Amino acid sequence: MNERAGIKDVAAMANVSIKTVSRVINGVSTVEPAMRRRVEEAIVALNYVPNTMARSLKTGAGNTVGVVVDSIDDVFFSSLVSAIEDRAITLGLSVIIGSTGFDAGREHAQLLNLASQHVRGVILAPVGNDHTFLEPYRSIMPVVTVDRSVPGLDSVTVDDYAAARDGVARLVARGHRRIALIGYDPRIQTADRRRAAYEDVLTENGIALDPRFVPEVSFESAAATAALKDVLSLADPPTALFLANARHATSVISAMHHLGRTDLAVISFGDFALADAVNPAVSCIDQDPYLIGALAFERLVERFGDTSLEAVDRTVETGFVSRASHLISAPKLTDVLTSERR
Amino acid sequence: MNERAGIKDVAAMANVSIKTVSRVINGVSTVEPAMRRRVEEAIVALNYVPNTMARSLKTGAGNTVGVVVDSIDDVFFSSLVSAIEDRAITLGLSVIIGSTGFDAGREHAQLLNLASQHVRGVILAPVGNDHTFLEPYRSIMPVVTVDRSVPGLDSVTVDDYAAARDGVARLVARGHRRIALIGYDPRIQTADRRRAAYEDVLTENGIALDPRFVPEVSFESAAATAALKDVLSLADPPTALFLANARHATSVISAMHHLGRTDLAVISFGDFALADAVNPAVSCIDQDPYLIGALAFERLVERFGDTSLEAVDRTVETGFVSRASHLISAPKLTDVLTSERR
DNA sequence: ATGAAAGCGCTAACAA
DNA sequence: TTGTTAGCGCTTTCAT
Repeated sequence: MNERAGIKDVAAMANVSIKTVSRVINGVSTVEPAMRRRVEEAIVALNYVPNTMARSLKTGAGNTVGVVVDSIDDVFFSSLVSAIEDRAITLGLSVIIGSTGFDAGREHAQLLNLASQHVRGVILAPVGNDHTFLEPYRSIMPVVTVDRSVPGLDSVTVDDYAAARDGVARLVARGHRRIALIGYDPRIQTADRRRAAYEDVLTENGIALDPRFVPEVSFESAAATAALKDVLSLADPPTALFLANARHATSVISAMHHLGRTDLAVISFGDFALADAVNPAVSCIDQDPYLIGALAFERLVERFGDTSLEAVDRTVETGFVSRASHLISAPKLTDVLTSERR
Repeated sequence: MNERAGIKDVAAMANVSIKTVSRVINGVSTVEPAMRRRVEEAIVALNYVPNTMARSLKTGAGNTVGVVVDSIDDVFFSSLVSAIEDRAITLGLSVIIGSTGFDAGREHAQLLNLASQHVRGVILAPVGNDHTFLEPYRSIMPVVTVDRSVPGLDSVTVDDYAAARDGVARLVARGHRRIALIGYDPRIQTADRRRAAYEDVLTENGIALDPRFVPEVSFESAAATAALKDVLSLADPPTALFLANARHATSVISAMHHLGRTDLAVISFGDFALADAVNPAVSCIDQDPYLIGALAFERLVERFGDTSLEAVDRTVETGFVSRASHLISAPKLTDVLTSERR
């Protein structure tokens, strides 16, 4: 019982041709019940499992989809992947995952690997900015991007610019003029869009941009906390924080807690667990990663049917989860004077 | 440019035999530099990508591993999967993920699917309690379990019983006698072990067990908060909470926050983001899912080499992250009387 | 150092 | 309704 049984072992045992076995395992109805039973018994007796690879080789159609994201260990993406897997299984598709670690080279390698696996399609959170190498595979391995977009490819994103504008504007409305943007990573497209929104809102409100308020931050959580401390130790520190993504938000919130800084207004781009249970409760721009994943998968499946569709950029609505942290007003000049006078 | 180029297209273009192409793409050194160059040029020109499935079909060895967990959207497992993927990529292996949703039937289906994909091996967080169906595939598709164990299979787990004992004992040491266990799910092996530890510690301390303090909870977060509310509305409510897993812990902590219950002692089995930033900061039994994943993968790879190894159960150390929540003492009888007298 | 031919497990014509 | 044959893209003898 050491070698795996193949279709011909089953055929031999059941005394039928391999084609009949093939019919049985593929649920073709035109098989005599008696034969079908013999085959089924042999399958059980031999622990036969069809070889998907051989099947795909013959039919040309793989039965896997690939998902490539920054990191699987990220609440945003794990939820997104979850949505994809839930749906894939209903279609009998397997999900191959790969992470980029924000490395364009690794992204490229992952994509090539998926191509070599003959995946039916891939859902990708792109990092690199040159995806022309995908061109030749387009018709054979459709790609829909999530969270970020690539010209010519389908995408499912949120309106980062609009949502970030809204968030920053709320801070400005509370009188804040020194607002820091924590979590800016130039490698990520969304970061640029959120930054642009931040800068535009400030400028429109006659607030001078201060590059020290937009520290560049890599993906490790330590980087965000370091950036926070730098910014807070400035001579003119910010009175409000716009957190550019949920991944960094938790570490920043944690650091603020330890610093005892409950006086800073905060808005996070992306909701996260316990945002409602810290003090003050963190107001968030809410994106729905599960929905994004679901829509991306849906689109991918559409492409299976028709490979020559126009690329469409789908935008998912964001919400604003109003809690307490964005309601903190900027200290008024009079307050400052008053407190100094005492 | 619509059909994918195959090895023979490359061979034709380079004017060599397909075997030579095969040698080039497999890095066999005995190829004339001139030929090699011709082949490489053709590969680029044709956007040739080797077909892994055809290769695996021939060689018999797949190049994927499977990972099956409760849910990908769970901090514990997403971290674990992350570790596996990080290592798999260094060996040129792809990772296929599947979730069980705590459903033994779905687990079985996932495993069979992986068998049909000819994965090299699988890492599994088992849900069902009958895994005998894996027997025939053992030699061909080794399985190492994580978090939970199955007799006869390798496993990487923590000592749930010991760690939970330690946690509950800390609560008892603070004078608590009414301790609830929130997050008990009879379908999960670890839950039973943690419950046993909880019951043993209580019994050893002469504390009567109260089944109402151990509500059964399904995996949705709403279930945990409902259980919490039930327990707190008892005539003799608990003064301390032992949270059986990190997944439920965040929702329970969140609910406690909204209830304003900062008076309850709490220990969570499993650390989680912002545990240090809520009030009181939550003390946790810390397991290292990334390490568990890494060790499981390591073991799986050992099995690739020697399929007939003895099954070994590897235990990973847990730590205790001492924060504030477990230090809360049980209200003393005198305190109660005093407050009543006022 | 290179190539021709066989065959991995399966499905898709085509026959019977 | 059932069986025979060819061949998917690749690697692997075995020649050359």
